[in-house]
Amino acid sequence: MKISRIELNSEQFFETGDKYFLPHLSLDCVIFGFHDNQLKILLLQWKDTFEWCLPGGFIYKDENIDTAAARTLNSRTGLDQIHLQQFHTFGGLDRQRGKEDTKKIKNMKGNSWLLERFVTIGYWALVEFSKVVPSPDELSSDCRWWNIDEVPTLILDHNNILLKALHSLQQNLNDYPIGKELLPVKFTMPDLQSLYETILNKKLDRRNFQKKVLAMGILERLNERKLGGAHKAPFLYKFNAKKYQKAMRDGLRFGLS
Amino acid sequence: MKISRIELNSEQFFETGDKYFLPHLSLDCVIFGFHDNQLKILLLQWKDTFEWCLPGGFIYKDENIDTAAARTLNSRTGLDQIHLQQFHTFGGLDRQRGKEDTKKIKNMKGNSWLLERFVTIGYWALVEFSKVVPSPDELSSDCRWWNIDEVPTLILDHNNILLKALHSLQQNLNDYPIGKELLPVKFTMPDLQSLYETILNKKLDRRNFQKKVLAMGILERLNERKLGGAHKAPFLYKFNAKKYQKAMRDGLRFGLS
DNA sequence: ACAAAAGTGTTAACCGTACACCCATGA
DNA sequence: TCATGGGTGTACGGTTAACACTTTTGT
Repeated sequence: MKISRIELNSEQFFETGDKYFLPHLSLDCVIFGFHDNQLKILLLQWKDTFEWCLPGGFIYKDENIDTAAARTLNSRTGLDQIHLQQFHTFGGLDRQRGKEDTKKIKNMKGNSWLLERFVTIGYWALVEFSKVVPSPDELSSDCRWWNIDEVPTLILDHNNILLKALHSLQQNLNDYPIGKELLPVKFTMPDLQSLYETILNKKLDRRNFQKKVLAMGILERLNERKLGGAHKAPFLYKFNAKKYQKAMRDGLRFGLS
Repeated sequence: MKISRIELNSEQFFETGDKYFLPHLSLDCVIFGFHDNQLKILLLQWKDTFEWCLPGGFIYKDENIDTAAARTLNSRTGLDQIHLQQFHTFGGLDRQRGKEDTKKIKNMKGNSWLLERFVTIGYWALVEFSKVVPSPDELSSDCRWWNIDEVPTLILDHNNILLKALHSLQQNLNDYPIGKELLPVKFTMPDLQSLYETILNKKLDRRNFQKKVLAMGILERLNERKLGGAHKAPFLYKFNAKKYQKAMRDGLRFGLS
């Protein structure tokens, strides 16, 4: 779902963005990926201040907020058709950039709409690490993955937003399956377990995990093993798309946490 | 926590409200009460169109969104210090009143900021029915309780907001205790069970319910029985405030649903 | 051969559910 | 005295959690 919209350069954006976007309202995406047995999130770095922040966006005046979130996610990752989950809206009075930022940020004047107080809608998304092409936006110099436990201090309340997103993801794990979005098509049982362990931040019993996850009936074991690693070659699995979607709709109790 | 704010009459509000409030952004409260073994919510009726809607409010430019929700709740119910739970933010393109409403609504001109598209933040609250003094706002002719299953067609997407709130409340029931907010200080076990049954919309086993709820360790049985009713007089209980708060913080698994 | 990882099955504890009997009260 | 609702305890079954042995593979 691509929607063609006006492209503004940074100066136009700072000065007249509020002609196109809802003022005082933004959205921020916590984009989770999984690689090397590590949970990672995508962060942006501001061009002039070098501060790190969550990839965020604004909402066109005639745009659904979920569509705006999808558009934002798409611009940062190149990905489409990703499940986005709205989890909380943040509206503290501290959600306002200091006027002194003007001095640091090129092209931004002291009366920019961006310096007003903002309420932001938080979304999280699960994406397949290897498919992402991190792309900075007009205002950013860098866009890259960070390990979840090495995230630096972020602007405003973005560290808090991240915490809430992680918590929401952990809650979600109790009621809905996870993995199809974060893992490659073919994966091993230890891969999946490692994913759960990383998100929940706790060790799980290998045998009980396998029993439970197989009982959900959303996995198919392939007649293939993952070769190349040391030690015994584990089977490869893939998700049964239909059953996975049904579980996403109807929920299931995974019983960990 | 009372905050004194400017009071506007309806004409001033329609014309210049956006001087004080964040434009395009509102909040709506689903206020749950419990009475006569029925789950109820508080609804408002518009003065001129006689449409029913959720009690909503706007956010002052220098006001925290949670504070704004508390203020709104307070103006409709007279209550203070109520637990409010933000559950979802609604931002569809249909969230805009038709211009034809101008003709129906006194003092509203076609260029009012209120006719713009709004994103609204949904909150629910649990209140003690008997303590509420329903109070219409400046724009409403009526404010009263409705049984949850007799709610009429509401404006915009308010019926949908209500549905989501109810669902969120039901989910909440699995992880957090409930009752202190909705029941009088002293209540009987059948009272509490009836509350749970009503919210979950299902019958529960009397004996198992009692076992489970006592096992949570947040109740204290009093040396009193509720007299006056027919049949055997049931014991009165009250919540242990400390343990209740701890459970509200840390969560617990109630295991119904 | 050895270490390290992966496949598989059994057992015990716990929790949820179903269910029955006795007691108090007003009609 | 009877109908109705309330107080309490037990027994069964399923789920979860703890746990051990064998197999495979690279070094």
